[in-house]
Amino acid sequence: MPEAPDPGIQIPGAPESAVAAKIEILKRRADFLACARARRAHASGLILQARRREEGEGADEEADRAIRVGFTCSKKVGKAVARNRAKRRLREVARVVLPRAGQPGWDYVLIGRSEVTASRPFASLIGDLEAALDRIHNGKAK
RNA sequence: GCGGAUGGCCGGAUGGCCGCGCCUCCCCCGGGUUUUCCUGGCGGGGGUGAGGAAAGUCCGGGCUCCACGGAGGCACGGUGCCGGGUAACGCCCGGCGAGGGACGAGGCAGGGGCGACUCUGGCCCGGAACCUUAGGGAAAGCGCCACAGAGAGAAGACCGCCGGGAUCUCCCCGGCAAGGGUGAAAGGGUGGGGUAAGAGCCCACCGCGCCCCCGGUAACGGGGGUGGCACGGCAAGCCCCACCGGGAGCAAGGUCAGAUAGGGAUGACAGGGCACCAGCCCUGGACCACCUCCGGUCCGUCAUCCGGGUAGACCGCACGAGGCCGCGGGCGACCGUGGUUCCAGAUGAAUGGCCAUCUCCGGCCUGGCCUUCGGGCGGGGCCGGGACAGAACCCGGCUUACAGGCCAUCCGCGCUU
Repeated sequence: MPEAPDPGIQIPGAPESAVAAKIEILKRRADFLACARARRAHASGLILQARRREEGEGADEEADRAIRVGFTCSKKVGKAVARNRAKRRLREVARVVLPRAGQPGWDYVLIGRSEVTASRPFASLIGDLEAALDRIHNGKAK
């Protein structure tokens, strides 16, 4: 039975959206600051900040449609090893969830939380991100 | 085999699906372009990808820019037995000295025995493997030596011991540094002679100072002579001596791109006097750590060119005191030589997510063998765990953190041939 994939974990690489939006990594400080001023949702394993970009902010139409994501783990998370580990898990979660649950034209920032992000079971972390996205887009996140 | 000490090494393994950074190759679509070529993007193949400490940023270098002028003085900081290694070091290696050491039947003391003798590790002395050591100078100087104690540094009579006196247990005068007591330390130690009692007062041995000889490159060690007990400890208190030391760091520094000048570079011209040209002379302030002497730079006006803040991109940026395997030299650190190899280059920062099997450790359950009944040995199942920790320009060290394991040498005990 090795060819049967675990149904609990979504295998990425085959996004369900008809036209896949490109996923880019945020690197500029200004983008992070803009995102921090926009919407925010808390979950047990992470904090999500999200912002819809202005029309024409990107270079062309394709760039406008892209989903962009950044990751933040401050010193509060721990020493270098702990921060790196938390950031990698956040990256993996974003890679699994965003292609099907993220919205084109939005910037997201995932923030690691002390202790929890590195140790929480991976499936729960996925649930956390999905719930947070749902609250940002459909609910009343502050 | 067990325990201990020291030194060195390793830092879970294999596989599956999906994913990441860098290098390289191929296909396709673009841009620059006459082409070679350069460059952007989708996809695919191959290669490669954290540590012994990558950590703390404590020393030493390479590299980069700045200051770069010379001489002397005064500071400031660091190092400190000797020899060697090294690019260098406060590091490493080998010695030396000092201290610690299981133990001992040399001396003392105490105990036992009629005695020959014997017991005790309390003091001195010697001392295995091994361990520790910021270890120059204390007869240049200043300072300090708490508490306790009579007295702590050119000594000192509290208890004592001895002599004499007396109103004779109790007091007074004098001598004594051997004994007790205090202390980290009491002005050499042990034994004998000596004495009223004592004392390097005298003698032997040990220690110490000085001189000579021998060994050693040296630190130092050994021997002989001699002196007379003087010269206590602290330099991690000041200090003295010898040696070393410019500052900042890859966000160094450089190239390119870019909307607005108060910045920089280059060139030309200062003011006054000698009547004029040429030439000569005179003039203030600031800086080059401080002081002295010599020396240098800048401060005004005009023209031309460049460009800061903003961490944008690229270079620096990975072939190096490099790794591995021999051979030769050396006790060793290490050196010489031959071959072989290319081994991370991120920059909101790449090596991850999930899973399986095995392995190691811990706990519980189960049943087997041996047993000196304390336990030991090898099975099976379940659960949990696998440390410390993430390159950021690069090397050499030090320090600190660390689950578990392996190897070598030495010491002690036990068993066996």
